[in-house]
Amino acid sequence: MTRTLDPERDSAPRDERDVALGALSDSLGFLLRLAQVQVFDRFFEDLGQIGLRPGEFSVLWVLHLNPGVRQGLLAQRLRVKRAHMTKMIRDFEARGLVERRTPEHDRRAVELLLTPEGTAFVRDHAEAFFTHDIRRPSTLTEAERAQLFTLLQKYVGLGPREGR
Amino acid sequence: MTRTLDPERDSAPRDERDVALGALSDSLGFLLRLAQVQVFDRFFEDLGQIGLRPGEFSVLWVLHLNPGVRQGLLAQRLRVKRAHMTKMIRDFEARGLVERRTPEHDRRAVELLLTPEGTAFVRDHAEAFFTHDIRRPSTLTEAERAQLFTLLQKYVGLGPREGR
DNA sequence: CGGTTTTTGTCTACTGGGAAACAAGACACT
DNA sequence: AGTGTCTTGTTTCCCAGTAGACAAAAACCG
Repeated sequence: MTRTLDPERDSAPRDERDVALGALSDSLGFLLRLAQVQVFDRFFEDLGQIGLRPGEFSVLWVLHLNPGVRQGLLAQRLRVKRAHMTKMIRDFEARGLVERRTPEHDRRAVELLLTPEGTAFVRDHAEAFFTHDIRRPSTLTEAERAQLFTLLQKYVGLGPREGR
Repeated sequence: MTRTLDPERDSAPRDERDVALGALSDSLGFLLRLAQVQVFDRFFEDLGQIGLRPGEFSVLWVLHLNPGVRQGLLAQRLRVKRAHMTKMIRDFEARGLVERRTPEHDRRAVELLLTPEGTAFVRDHAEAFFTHDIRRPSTLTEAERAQLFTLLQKYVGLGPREGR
């Protein structure tokens, strides 16, 4: 596992694929970033016309599955900061997609519910959201794709039936 | 491959892992985001004390491997916008790590070189940068880790010897 | 009860990064 | 030569997301 500092080249590269990456090709963070940029680009190619952002739809989706969830809990699960969740939720509220409710037993908290409009929005776009990347021709075979999913889920601790 | 709209639950979740994600667990974009957040957190836990950001070091590293590369080409390869690359490079220049040079044959372009300080910086931090996540105890076995790398590389088009 | 600590959401200020417009140079084509 | 078109880096403006301080409410604890 010797990781050499490759010696510098002499001629400056002229084409993108001539730019050597060296050990960066084996950096998990770098690979994840490239993959995410690619997914992002494809997402907007396919679904850009709808006013639909991946993060926003994810929130609505989880809200649909967990009516009455507290705002902070949602942020925690989706790995966004509470401050940012506040912005998103207030925006949703202004657009009439989400209702905020303060429970009596804890008047600090805010419980969230989809409005009928929010529910309709999720219903109308869920199919496109969840299948757009599957319908895409990929460099991966179906088996490889499934394998990638399994590995990522395990890496982030979303195993088949394990909470944490 | 029926993807059902799971019916709503009745009781609001009280704990993070009670928040159902449904089909989101099978969304590539979502998984990549979770993974990247995790890598990011670990990175700063390990290397935060050094003034070292993943993106910035990547630039210096690639510069080390490709002296004289044009600025735009670098941006293209690392999938960042040219505008952003401009900011980073000017910052590096101000910190004395990178030298900008305008070639005579094309006076629009900017060719980049590491200064001796920049070279030293890369030399001093490369080891830590490239091995920090490997030394981390992971939920993945070594074989799974290797498999994940291979799949990600193939997905983003960084195959063993294929340019594009 | 009263005082301290913790939780929950919000606010303000800041940063990383993108979009779009721009200037200067190179190129192409008469 | 001239005149458009393309490329390269830069500038300006904007937005998503974060950090940190904050207020209100709850929980804890004497």
